[in-house]
Amino acid sequence: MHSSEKEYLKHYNIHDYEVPLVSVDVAIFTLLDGKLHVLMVERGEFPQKGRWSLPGGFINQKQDKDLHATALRKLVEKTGVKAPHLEQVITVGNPNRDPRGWSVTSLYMALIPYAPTAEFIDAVVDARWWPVDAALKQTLAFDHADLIAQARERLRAKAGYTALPMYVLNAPFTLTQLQQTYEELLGTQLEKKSFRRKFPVDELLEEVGEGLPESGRGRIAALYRPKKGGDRYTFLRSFGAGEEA
Amino acid sequence: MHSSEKEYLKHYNIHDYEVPLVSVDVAIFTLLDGKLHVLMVERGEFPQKGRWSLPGGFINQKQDKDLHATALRKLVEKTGVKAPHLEQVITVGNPNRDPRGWSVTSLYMALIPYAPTAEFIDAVVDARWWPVDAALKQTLAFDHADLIAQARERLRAKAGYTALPMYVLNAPFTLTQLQQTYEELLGTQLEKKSFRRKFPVDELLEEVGEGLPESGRGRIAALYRPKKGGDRYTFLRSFGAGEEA
DNA sequence: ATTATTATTGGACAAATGCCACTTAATTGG
DNA sequence: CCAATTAAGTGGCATTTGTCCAATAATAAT
Repeated sequence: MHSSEKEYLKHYNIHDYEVPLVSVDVAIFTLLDGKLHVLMVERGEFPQKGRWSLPGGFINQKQDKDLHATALRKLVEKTGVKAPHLEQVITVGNPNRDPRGWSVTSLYMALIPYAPTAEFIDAVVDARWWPVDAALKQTLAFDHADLIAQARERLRAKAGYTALPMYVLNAPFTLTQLQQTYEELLGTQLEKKSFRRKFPVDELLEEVGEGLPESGRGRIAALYRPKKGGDRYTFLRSFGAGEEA
Repeated sequence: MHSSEKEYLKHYNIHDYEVPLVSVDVAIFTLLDGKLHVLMVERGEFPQKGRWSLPGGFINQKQDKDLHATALRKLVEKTGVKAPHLEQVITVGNPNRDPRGWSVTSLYMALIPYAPTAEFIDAVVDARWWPVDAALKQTLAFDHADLIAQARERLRAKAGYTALPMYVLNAPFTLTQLQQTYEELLGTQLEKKSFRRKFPVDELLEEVGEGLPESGRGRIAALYRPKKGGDRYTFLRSFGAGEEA
């Protein structure tokens, strides 16, 4: 066919082939009023105009140095800030999920405290925080209900053996707030002493003074913020249930 | 722009847009002579003709009902059998990994015992089992060395808290063989009693008689094979090291 | 029979976890 | 100022789980 790689590449044209649509979607989670919320945008264009969807879009071949950069760009466009944690969850592809044809999307999950995003989202962007449960009850664009459920499940699983839940809290926070966040994400109650013994405070948190509990009553609590790089830490023993990943 | 979704879709043509190349690659692992091996194929076409690569290719929009099916098709083409475990590891994309341009690949990992694949691979396919260490020392096609390293790392990590290592063994196997497999994948030695207490034999294995150890000497050992669905099980406590996922 | 080899189990000790009550330090309301 | 109330943080012990090493069981080779 071709005599050399150079020769081959000269004649190669991607539009000679059947190619799928490729997109990136980001499930951006935060904790608001003690409940997990996800950021959604209302679609302004076809297809699925008018339905709520995850922030997402296409690779910009000029701007994005890799797929992760595409996800990061979408995140910053919608929240105004870089989340302390952004990871890929799964890539799904099939002919039915988008009416334009065979399509593939890489789903990312970002964790971010509510406070730094609030003003930007109110003032600048057509986006809104939805409680995850409420979002899943809507009729969402494409297969985004599935995608949210998968990201939610990844977060639940990782809450069992990582410190990721600290990244949805506004710093500084108390250990009690951190425990409540774990309980919300895991869906189970945890025992106070066990939680404090197991969570590696010295490794992962920095103490930044003291403050009163939310109610304004009771003993003052130590306040913490996450140390750098804590998203790479995994516990030897997991919280809560086991089995059935 | 368009008055309805139907109208919009009538004029939509994917080839009006800049699209990346999309492929699927599969790192198929087995255990051979006590060492982890990965299945590689020598590329017969441009680009990267002549170099060793992971089995992989493009989505067949007629045949493949989803992305997972594409990976499964590649797996069966190369090994002749469906592996008892196939999972997506990561999707990478950037403009440099393929000389044809911006490209995205979904990397899958499959685990399979050596025996059922051996005859098919020898007789039918241009593929060869490489020890993982040796494969990584070659100059491989594209970024496949990176991909293998990432799949290898996922397998190492999951060996810590799942029963996946059992899927690279030819059944029936002994508990000692299973322990040695964990040791090979984790890269650490395990204590015999601890291993046997921690591995949930009753839940995940079926006893299928007895047999002599490999050396033909010593006490006969109980033989086991994996029960169905064991790839979804996760341990509450992990083996070996912790920290630094 | 005796020795070598491998599988499997026992048992002592150490570490982690669950449970619940106690102490500490703040606010609130008399 | 003084209880009562609220929430943070700690003590202590029983239970569970893990580690280490040694004993016992079952086979082949000599």
